[in-house]
Amino acid sequence: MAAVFPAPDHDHDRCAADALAHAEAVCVKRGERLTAMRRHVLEVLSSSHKPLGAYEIIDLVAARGARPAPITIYRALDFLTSQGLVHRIESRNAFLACINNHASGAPVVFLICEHCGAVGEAASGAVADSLNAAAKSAGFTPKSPVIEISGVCAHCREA
Amino acid sequence: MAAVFPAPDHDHDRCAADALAHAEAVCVKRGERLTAMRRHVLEVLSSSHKPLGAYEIIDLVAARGARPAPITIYRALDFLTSQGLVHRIESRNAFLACINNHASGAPVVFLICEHCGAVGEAASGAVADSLNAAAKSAGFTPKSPVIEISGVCAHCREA
DNA sequence: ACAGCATTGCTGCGCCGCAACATAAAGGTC
DNA sequence: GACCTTTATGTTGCGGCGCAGCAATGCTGT
Repeated sequence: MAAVFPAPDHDHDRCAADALAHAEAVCVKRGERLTAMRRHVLEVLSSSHKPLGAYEIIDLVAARGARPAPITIYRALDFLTSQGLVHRIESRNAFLACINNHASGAPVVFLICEHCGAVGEAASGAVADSLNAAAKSAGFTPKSPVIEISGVCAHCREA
Repeated sequence: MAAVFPAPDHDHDRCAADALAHAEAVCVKRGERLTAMRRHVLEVLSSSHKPLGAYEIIDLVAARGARPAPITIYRALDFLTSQGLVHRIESRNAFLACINNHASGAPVVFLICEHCGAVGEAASGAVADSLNAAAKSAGFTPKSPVIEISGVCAHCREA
């Protein structure tokens, strides 16, 4: 599995550029429109490896021009999440740009550092298999698993 | 593992009585106080196998007497969750009485039926193992895993 | 009885999330 | 280009969620 916990001092701008390029390609392929507002929201999220609340996003988008209403941000977020470009962190009421090109549909494990707030994405076939087995033995037909784990990341553990 | 998806027509009062007895025993053993307010909240939650929002709980508690303020309910919920008697369903902003006597600390998998709203609790050592392995390979020290799966329960699937 | 602690009540507030409607922009058709 | 359809954005408004800060009350042990 690919564990993604980027170093605290890496180049965020580079991340954002990569994420935007990827988003562009995805939207072109699917015939979806990556509008200015959607791009702004994705840029803001990609420039941070911490999950951002909708109202934090509003503030950051407002720093570059007009202040969008909450609903505008939520609609952009709905689009981005539906395209798999952004994840929602349920336990934080916050959103996070998806960095991995993990296979769509595969369950993602979010590793949330309680100290620095960074969130890593992990994907594990073993987790998926054990979850499906557990659900099946309960007669349950699973759709979308949400897995969020609080803890301490490697960088903070050293400090 | 013990999958718990009670039949839709089972005896809720019985569940509630069992849950209350268990809570009483737990609190006596730990020297904690199961006050009237905390008991009321737990009764309300135990009488439903669907997760309830804080404001739904307020309404249900108010039906038996004075209407508590939101903060009062949240404090009771904080207590009950800290004692492992109630779980919080992050993806729903709602709370659920814990039915299983599952080992404290063990990760619980919530199976949330999109059709009837019922929530089953499952506990699986395999899931725990695979999650710990995934976290460890990312250099992550896990604390409290949150696992919530949407889908369709066995009862609704038949219908 | 008294001091110390836990619990509850009260006031107030900020964030989250979206419905309903109106407006503007992009794309397709003739 | 003129027109229409579809999609996205702006505006207004509202309700639920969650808790801080302080005051009052109740319980516990000596």
